[in-house]
Amino acid sequence: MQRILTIDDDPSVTSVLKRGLSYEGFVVDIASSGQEGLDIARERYPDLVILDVMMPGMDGLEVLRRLRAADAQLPVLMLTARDSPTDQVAGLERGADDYVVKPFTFEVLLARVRALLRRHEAESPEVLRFGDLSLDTGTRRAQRGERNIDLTSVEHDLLKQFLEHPERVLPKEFLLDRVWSYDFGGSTNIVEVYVKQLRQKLEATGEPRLIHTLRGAGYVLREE
Amino acid sequence: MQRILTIDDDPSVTSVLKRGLSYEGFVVDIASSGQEGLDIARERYPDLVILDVMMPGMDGLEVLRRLRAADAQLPVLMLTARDSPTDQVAGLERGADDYVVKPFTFEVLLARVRALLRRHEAESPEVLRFGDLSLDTGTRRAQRGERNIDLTSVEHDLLKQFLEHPERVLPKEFLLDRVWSYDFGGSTNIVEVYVKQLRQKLEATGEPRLIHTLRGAGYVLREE
DNA sequence: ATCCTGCCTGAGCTATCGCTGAGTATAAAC
DNA sequence: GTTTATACTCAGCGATAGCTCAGGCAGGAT
Repeated sequence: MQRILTIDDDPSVTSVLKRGLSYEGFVVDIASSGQEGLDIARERYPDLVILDVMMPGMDGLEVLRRLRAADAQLPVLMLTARDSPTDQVAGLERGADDYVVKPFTFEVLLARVRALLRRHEAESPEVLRFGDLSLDTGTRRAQRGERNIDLTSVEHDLLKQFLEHPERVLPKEFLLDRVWSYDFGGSTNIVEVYVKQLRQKLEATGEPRLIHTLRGAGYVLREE
Repeated sequence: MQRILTIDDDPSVTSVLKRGLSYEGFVVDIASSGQEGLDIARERYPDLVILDVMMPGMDGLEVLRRLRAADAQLPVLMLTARDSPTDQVAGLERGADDYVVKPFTFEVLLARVRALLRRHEAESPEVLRFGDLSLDTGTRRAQRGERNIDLTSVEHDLLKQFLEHPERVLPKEFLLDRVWSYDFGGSTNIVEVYVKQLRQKLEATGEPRLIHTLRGAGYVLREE
């Protein structure tokens, strides 16, 4: 389940995107200004951003710059109302991965979105690392030092979240949202249960703890 | 819980704001003149100020200037009765972050307030510093020199107050108000207890004291 | 059909945190 | 130097966040 953030001040655009992309199985967040977009991006970690160039207040190119400052890998698809090549070039040069000229058909946009995500998928590393811990997302096998660790799929997904956000506080709700689905009914106890299991596997031969509890806040992946 | 100070000589405006914003969960202070506004701001450190341009006595622009002199970061939302662009421009140029033209609907005002606070939030740094002390507000971990210090959430909130107001005298009532809620029943002893704990953690390996007692006045964060 | 593995739930347990209250120390005032 | 107000300290208690365990259920393998 992949997350897309759309940033556009025009509600007629965002509502279409929201409906269409949701129908295609994406989780869609809406921001109606550049600032709001940055805020949402910071706490939701979308897999892809659709960004309008022309907006009142902070303009698209500035938003793009800041998004990239936070995460250089994040795929960004620019929407440009003017088909003036200068703009498109400016956007692409500043780091947009692709652009679509308004007005566009949803089909075209969807194709670009899929292409970008595929490309990003292909480019993103199979193996995540932190300290002496590594996780091969292809084979779902983790390694602590030289020791191999088999993970179940939930364990894998959970550990992947930690490795994708090292040194960051991940609230239980965040993990629940990511690893289980966003409408998961149960309590956060399940997170605790799986964190315990993960710790057990990661520390089976007495290695130091990597997943730490921050009471009242969540968990963090960090050394010592 | 965020604090808003509204400065306006018109009671019909302030009463609406007070009621509406309180309902939205903000703590609202009211000042009916520029001078009173400055006084309250100095001792309450609001998170945002709503400021009328047209007031008898000290006018809004002057108040703005003085507010900014004390805290250049403080978000200020101007209320202007005339929609004359000159005024708005003058206000914004002198440092107001946004303005709303009277008459306004509460909805619009609320949206602006939220936007400003979010923006300010996003801009405020994750890591606060003072001397050899730093505090990561994300992970709630402090550092004294190279030494890491884990803090509980109350300890963190308390230390954050000191780091946000360095070299300033913070009365116990102020800290009580900020760290515990404004309607906290107990005595100020709790502040003493937590100051002690903080000192213990911050000076565990013999570092010089940073939080000093000013008998009868409060505590200060300062070196020496 | 049965066994096994993995996912999830619920209940009880534990440790930590936040707070209180009483007693002690210290500084200021007289 | 004594008194008084203010601040500090410490032990302990209650609440609760987080941990742990046992068990039920479902789906796939044997």
